[in-house]
Formats: sequence, C-alpha cells, structure tokens
Amino acid sequence: MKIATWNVNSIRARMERLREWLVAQTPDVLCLQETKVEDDLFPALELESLGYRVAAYGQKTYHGVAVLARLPLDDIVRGLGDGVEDAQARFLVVRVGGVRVGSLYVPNGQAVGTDKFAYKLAWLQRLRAWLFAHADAGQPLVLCGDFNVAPEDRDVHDPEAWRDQVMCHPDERAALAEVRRWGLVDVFRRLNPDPGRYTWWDYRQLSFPKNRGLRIDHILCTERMAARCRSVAIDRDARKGQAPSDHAPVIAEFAD
DNA sequence: ATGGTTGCTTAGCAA
Repeated sequence: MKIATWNVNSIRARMERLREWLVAQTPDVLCLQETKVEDDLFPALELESLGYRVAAYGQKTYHGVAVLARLPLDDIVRGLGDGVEDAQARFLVVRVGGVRVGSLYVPNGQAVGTDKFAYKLAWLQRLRAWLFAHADAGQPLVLCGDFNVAPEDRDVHDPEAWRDQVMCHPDERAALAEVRRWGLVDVFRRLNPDPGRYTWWDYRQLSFPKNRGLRIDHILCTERMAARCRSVAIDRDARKGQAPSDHAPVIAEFAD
C-alpha cells in the first residue's frame, strides 16, 4: 500500500500537475492539503475518472484538506470535533483498506509571538487531544500532512538562520513531539537519517535550486504500521518544472 | 536589505 501526502497550494491551480503525478505514481492513497476550495467546487469528477474516490473538507480561499483513494473510503471525520469554534478546514480522517488515514494542515503560525502562532500551538494540543479521545494506539493509523514544523535542525537548510523562527521554534517542536508521544513514528526520519532532505522550498529567492528548504511535511504512523513501512521518499521532481506547488510530495510504501 | 513569489481575489492577505 502506497500512501502519499502533498500540499498542492490550490488544487484547481495544480490540477494539471496533480493529474500527471497521479498517473505516474499511482498512490493507493493521497492526502492533500491547501486545496483552497469549497467541497461543491472540488474537482471530484476528474479525479474519479483517474480511478480515485474522493473525500474533501475545504473552504473558500484558505486551507482545505482531502483524501483520494483507489479503495472505498468510509468512517469519514471532518474537523477535530472538540467543540472549539473553529471555521478552518484543516483535519480530515477516513478509513481505507483497513487503515485509518488522516490528512491535516497544521496552522502556519506566521511569526513567533503572534496570535496565529498561539493558535498553531493550541491546534497541535487539540490534535494530541483528538488522538487520546478518538484514536486507538493498537490500530493502524497514518497521519499525513503539512505540519508546518521542522522537527530537528537536520530538517533545516540553515539552522542558525532559522533558530527560534516560525516552523523551527522550540515551543512548536515540543508541541509536535507531544503529538508523537501519543504513539506515532515519523517514518521518513526512521528510515532516512541523513540531513538535507526537505519537502518545502519558498517560491522566492531561488530557494529550490539552492536547496534552501525545510522538512515540514510528514507521515506519522502507529508503531505496528511503521513496522510495515518499507520506504519513504520525497519526490523532488514534483517541485521542478512549470507551475509547481512550493511543497514536494512524500510517499511511503507499506507491506500488506 | 524587512526584500523576493504565488494564489485567491481584485489590493491586500496568507504562506
């Protein structure tokens, strides 16, 4: 089973790239973030014509997540369901092929010390609470998405320049570690110890050709699921060429 | 040097 995650930075702007990528990579499951579209305008018909079932949870202009899968989707959960008044569409969980798969888009946080940064930290705490309230550590669970956190300095092209900046600040690293402490493994990092492997590069300043990136898109699995994981790759080719997203997909292969 | 690029929506925000 091949499970992938990709922040596409607008699914409608990325449809041509997404179509060619799906045909080339044929993931069994693809978690999407920053779809930036309401569900009734989501390009479901075209994706279905490529062999995918679709679950979407989006909104106008901002955020938005989705899951595409070759097998039927059920047990669809939209939002963290914790009673917090929150209009931002950032969390979608489905069941597919006996595995619970979540697509999530953690708030960016904008800058350390802002209201948005506080919302980011609170959102990560709410995610942790969701795990304790609604997930079973003994069942296969894969949480995929744009976490907007580079967990360690080896996930950062220039750790000194990024020291204490948003996406690298100790408070958000600690908050993500608390999420993982529920019982989730960062399978890319478990299988690939090398530094210099990134999933996001700013559109500005020639960041991608200079490889000035961060590893902020992650695939987190329960331990038994992680033990089935055979490989995890970042598809840098999808960041190249005409009209790319600013994120590259991450693809994990699991034994049946 | 507080820039730069992209997307959504139309001038300004978010990332």
